[in-house]
Amino acid sequence: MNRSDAKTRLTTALGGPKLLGPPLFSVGNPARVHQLLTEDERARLSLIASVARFNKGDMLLRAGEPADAVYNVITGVVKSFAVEPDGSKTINGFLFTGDLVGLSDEGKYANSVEAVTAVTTYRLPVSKLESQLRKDAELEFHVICKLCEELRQAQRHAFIISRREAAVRVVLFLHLMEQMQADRGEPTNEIYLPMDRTAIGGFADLSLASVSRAFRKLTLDGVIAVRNRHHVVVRDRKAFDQLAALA
Amino acid sequence: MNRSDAKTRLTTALGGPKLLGPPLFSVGNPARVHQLLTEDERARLSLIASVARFNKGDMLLRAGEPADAVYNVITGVVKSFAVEPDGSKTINGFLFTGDLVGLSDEGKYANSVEAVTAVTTYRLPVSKLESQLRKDAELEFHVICKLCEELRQAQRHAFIISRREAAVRVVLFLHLMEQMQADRGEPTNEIYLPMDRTAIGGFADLSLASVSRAFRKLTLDGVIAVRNRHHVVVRDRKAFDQLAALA
DNA sequence: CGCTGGCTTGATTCTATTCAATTTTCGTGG
DNA sequence: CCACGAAAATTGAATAGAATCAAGCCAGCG
Repeated sequence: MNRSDAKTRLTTALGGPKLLGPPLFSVGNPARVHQLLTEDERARLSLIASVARFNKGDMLLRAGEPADAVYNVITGVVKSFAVEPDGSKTINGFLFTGDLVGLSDEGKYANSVEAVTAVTTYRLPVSKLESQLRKDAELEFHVICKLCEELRQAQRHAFIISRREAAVRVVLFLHLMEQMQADRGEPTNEIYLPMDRTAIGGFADLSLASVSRAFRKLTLDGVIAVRNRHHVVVRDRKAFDQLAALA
Repeated sequence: MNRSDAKTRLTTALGGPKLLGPPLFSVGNPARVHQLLTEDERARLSLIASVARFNKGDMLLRAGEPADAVYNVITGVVKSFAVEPDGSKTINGFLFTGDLVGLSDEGKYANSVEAVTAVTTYRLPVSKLESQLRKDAELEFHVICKLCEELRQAQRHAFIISRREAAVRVVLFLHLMEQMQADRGEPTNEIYLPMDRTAIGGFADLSLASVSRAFRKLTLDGVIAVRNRHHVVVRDRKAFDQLAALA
């Protein structure tokens, strides 16, 4: 349950840390996202990284605790959230393969992070990471690319929760999940939703009831089909895009 | 009106670009924000920077255009926004002295930026900045600090617009403005609001009418006093903090 | 087979939006 | 310095949509 239980060190090489994201300056590449790090950089980061595993529901880290490590997700999904004074959770985002977890604010974690599924990560101690970064401008540049990407994600999140209708927010959420899935190179005939409805509500800023109603409405309108709680298919792409105001 | 009209090159030294923000790793400093760049770094950046001035209402840059320069605000205030398909503007944030403007996404600006007041900036061509960054790990590290700060701001924004009551959103907005003012070292007996009510609504995701009603309610409740459209005083700090759920 | 947690559904309430009519403010030119 | 016109802000009435509360349902699991 706690960090030291969940973490196991592996000596096998998995290729090293990965950062997936769009490059900052290049334009018009075929694929939207790339591996931002070179083989060499990944190898160097491997030297300071250990592999940490977490079970579904485990906390990777808690907001306010000393930020002694950042995590690079290898497999699985985590959610980043803040616990409000009133006890409710605001979910900032879901993080997948190639994402970076554990940004700090004055030495303390800014958000709490919990495993949505079983998760494997690279654990990078900040002290070692910092010294690595300070002497490697190229590596840092790639980290900057990743941060810009996260910043855009945060703005996108703000955009989603600023829509008024629940169904629209859910469509935008589904669209985001679908796109991230495509970016990871996974098939997109079906949208995979590892998180539960409550977590979707936490992200889209909707009550559980509203999330449920939105799914029902979208299903009744023939926009989507829910195969089961974790798998959704877009049935009417035109209506879907229309709702998301993407077309 | 366009960029080349508004921009004027100055040979006088103003100290060079500044990045204000909290450091990433150090803890428990007296002041929350610092100048992140060393004198030396600022001097080096000055070599590739020109000074650009803009009048109130001028566009510094537009979303989707090729991102050929980033701007570092010296004086004045700008707002960063995205124009939605339906024509409405979502304001991502207001940027002040020491902030960085013009983050790009695959070589294009991610947001549009407009001057809220008269503004002076350092203009940093991305080509020169990129090569500068690639060979200066220390400088880059400081840029990373700034980006983390912006990321947290974006999350804070999402938090603000996720509140249900308009009055609470406005209080959170005022609190944010007050804190940024304090961070810049300005007096905080009064909160200065350079932007108009519509822009506040664009940021807090409220209609103009709701912003107006929220100000009226807060005034009637004795929480704040509005000296004029651009100056607000917190009259009842306890109630203010209570509304913001900060206490 | 029954339990538990996640989800669905309905009725009511609450709050922002919208639309529209005024009023205030501010910049400009006389 | 004042007057005017335009832009910004205020205010009201009606509407729409989500939250809340509460009850029931379903699936997975011992």
